[in-house]
Amino acid sequence: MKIPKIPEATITRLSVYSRYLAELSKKNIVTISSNEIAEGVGVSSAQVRKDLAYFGEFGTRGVGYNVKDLHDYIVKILGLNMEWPVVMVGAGRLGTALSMYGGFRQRGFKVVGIFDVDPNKIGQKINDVEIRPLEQLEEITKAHNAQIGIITVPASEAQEVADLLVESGIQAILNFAPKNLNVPLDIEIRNVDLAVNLEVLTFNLTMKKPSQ
Amino acid sequence: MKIPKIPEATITRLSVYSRYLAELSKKNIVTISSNEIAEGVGVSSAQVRKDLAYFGEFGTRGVGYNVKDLHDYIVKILGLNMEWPVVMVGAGRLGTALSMYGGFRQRGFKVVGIFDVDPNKIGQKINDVEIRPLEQLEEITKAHNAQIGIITVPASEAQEVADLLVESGIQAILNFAPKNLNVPLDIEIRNVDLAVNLEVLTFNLTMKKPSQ
DNA sequence: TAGATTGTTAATCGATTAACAATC
DNA sequence: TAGATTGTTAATCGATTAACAATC
Repeated sequence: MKIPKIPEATITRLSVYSRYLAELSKKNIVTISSNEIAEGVGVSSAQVRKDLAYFGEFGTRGVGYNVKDLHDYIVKILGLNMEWPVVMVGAGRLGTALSMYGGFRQRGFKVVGIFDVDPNKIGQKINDVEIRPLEQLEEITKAHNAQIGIITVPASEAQEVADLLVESGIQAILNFAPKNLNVPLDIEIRNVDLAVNLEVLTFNLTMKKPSQ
Repeated sequence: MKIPKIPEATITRLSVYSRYLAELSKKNIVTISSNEIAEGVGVSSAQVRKDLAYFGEFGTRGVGYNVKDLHDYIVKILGLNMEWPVVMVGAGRLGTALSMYGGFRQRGFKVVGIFDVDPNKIGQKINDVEIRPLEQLEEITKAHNAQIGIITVPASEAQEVADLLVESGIQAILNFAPKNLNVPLDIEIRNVDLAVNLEVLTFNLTMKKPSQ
């Protein structure tokens, strides 16, 4: 790959652009300028052009971008032109909600296995997917060739689960447990810390108040 | 406020530090160095010291930081030394899961109102909080003096809900709908885009493969 | 005192923005 | 052709890292 070094922020924006373009495509809009994309997603037009320039030339000078073509390019760049099997560990409230979350399926993610330690949950189904004991994690992961695992167990169990996922052959982890996890260098990991997001808000609210 | 300009990344890390310090405090660890904090949360020790330096001098040279004191300082900086009433709009799976999420309550966030348009849901309770129609949003928001609203409705409804939250007097919004929302400049908004996080993973997985 | 670790400055690195030539 | 908008370079801005004097 001759692609230089792509900022992670660029990737997250590409994901946002593609969603926006899908929306426009549904409205049968054919052409769009970087400036219109920028306004639609809340960034600058230079940013849009810069982000796209990492991957090639997708527009026509004087005209703009073809909505459908650009969408397809970005989808391909992100690797979303295929279905991604995902295993979910933790069938609590969050795991259940995420397993059923339409936003994942829409974008090509399919939960192929849900795992929990609670014997009462095992055997129940979420969206036609059976909740299984952790002992079957490796078997199911390999059977479906899943490369992505999602952790929604309590923080105290998260490291152990991460280890199991790695052992099972998972390549990338999305971690919702509020805990820093240690994984081998070749495993991708991203943390979604729900409380942290609220705390950035409270910080800003606290700062804004002249009192305190 | 004479505080210069604090990077948002610093705030998110402070939140992570505070959680880690709470953990250490529970284990009765009294003192810790910037290097140990760094290892515990996965950043550099210079980063830890720099982040803290924005707000004062909390350590002792040659010794380190007092775990409990530093925790209390950070909690205060983030504005978490009080309870924050929160209103939740959208009582679907995600809204329900988040309303019950222990991680929010642990950090001082309390859901004081849950709202939905579905007449079948109205009157039901989630954790003792009744699901109410949107018409009561302003009333409940003002009654509890809630400054924070969480949006978990579908993308198509999110802008309308954001407008209602702003009208109701909300100052900060945590948006889980995959949509860019327009709000007045004085309203804080943060987007948590669940699919985007998975897509950063698929991009990296796709890049790593020599094939494709 | 000797050893350790902070607080802070300066250097580096990386990402965003502005500007404009290229070109449809 | 004239007008519009891309692709790209250079300038700016901001955040991270390295290094070390201060000091417990």
